[in-house]
Amino acid sequence: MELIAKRPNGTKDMIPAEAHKWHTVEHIASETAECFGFKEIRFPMFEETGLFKRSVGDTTDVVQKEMYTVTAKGDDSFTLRPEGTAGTVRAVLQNGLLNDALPLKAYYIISCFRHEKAQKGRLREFHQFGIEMFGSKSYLADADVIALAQTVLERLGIKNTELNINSIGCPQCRQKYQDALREYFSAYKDKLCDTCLSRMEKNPMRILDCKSEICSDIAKDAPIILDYLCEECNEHFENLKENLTERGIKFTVNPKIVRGLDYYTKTVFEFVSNSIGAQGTICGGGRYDGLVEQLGGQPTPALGFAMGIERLLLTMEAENCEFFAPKTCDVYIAAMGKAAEKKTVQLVNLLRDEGYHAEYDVMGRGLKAQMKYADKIGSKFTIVLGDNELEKGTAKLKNMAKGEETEITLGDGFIDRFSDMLIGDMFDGSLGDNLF
RNA sequence: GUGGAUAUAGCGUAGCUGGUUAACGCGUCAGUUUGUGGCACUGAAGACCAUGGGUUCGAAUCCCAUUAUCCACCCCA
Repeated sequence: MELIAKRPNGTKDMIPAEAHKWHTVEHIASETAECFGFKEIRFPMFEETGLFKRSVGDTTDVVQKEMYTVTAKGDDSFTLRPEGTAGTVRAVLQNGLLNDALPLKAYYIISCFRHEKAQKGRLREFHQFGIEMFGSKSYLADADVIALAQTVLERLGIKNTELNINSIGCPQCRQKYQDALREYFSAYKDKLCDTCLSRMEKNPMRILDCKSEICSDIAKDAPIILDYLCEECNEHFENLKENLTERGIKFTVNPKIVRGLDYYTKTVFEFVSNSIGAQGTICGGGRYDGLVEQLGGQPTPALGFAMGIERLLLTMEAENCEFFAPKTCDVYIAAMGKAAEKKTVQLVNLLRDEGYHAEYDVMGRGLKAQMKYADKIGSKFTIVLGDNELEKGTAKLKNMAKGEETEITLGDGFIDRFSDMLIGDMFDGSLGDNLF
């Protein structure tokens, strides 16, 4: 087939047959967030470019080479959001939300945009479920946020994951640590890869994350951030680990995880799936105690995480997790003849007004074909309407699963009689679980 | 951005040592007598064999380029 336009590189279409999968993730994620006291926030898909530069960080890959930046007619430069935290913080500040009772807890389901080379689990337009919490500096907040992420994954049925945590300290301890790293790595200047060499000055911590064999070999014996934490950061991390253990949340301390966004402080963590290949990070997050102040607010500790919805779906499919059953038709009205047509529309309207999922033939098909279609769409009941029935003022109501047919009187009180019959059938145990 | 692989009807595949109307399964549609689905049988529609060039008497089959997808690097959700 020759199309005049193709889907842009790195984007996906969500087709109706798969809608229930997205609904499963979105519903479970938002319901779980609500359980933990989070409320939904929505904010623009694009922001002033400077917002991302200042929050995500000028030196990060995301800002340097992955942003979709557009200039409108005026002078302002706007950027399609590459992540959700910056926009959330901006919206929180602009609406003065931190003046209300703290902690402030918000969640979102959004699309994000990054100009990367597409591959499995890495898209140019992707979707995130994320949460942010403002106001608490306690390790309890960290633990609660991690527990929320864990609960969402559990409720989705995802099993094959590992939780990695680390602390990258506050700006003070990080400064000391980075100096130590530079000193250590400078001894290997001639062996490190080019990217790592350029990382030396700007962000030596990223060298720890390098996948090249040589670099990671050298990094094995590099100083560890945890040895450089100040008293406060160390205590925070110790308390967090203890609390997670008390909650029964299994984790691995991985001194090498360094989130690639500049705003993180102290706790960072990620859930990695072993089921979907190289792009296995299905949830990443941490604390960003300095960001609110950096964007012009009062100093306010904060933290959050984001999950990649496409990656969650990949994982669920790989692990054969259960999705919500797709909604199916409650009753299909199969009609024959012009006279029945009017009555059919009347009945369908009645049924739909009552909230039933009711359908009828708009294809001009014969009775047999209509029945076939009714079966195809999984209709629980069919109503057959023809001249015979119209004369008598009745219709045939057929339970598709059982194949049984009964007569139902049309006219006043039809809906009540119809509902009664459904309930009767439900007690017979013949109906599925998503009747209403 | 860098490597490697792949690209045939809506989907999944066969055909690929070049040669008549490109095959199969699923799906779609229609029939298998009177007004009733699931099973079975029969038939039909649907592909300029990713796109653009080239080699050749002749290419889905060989060559080149482009694009997309997949895998890895990188990065991250």
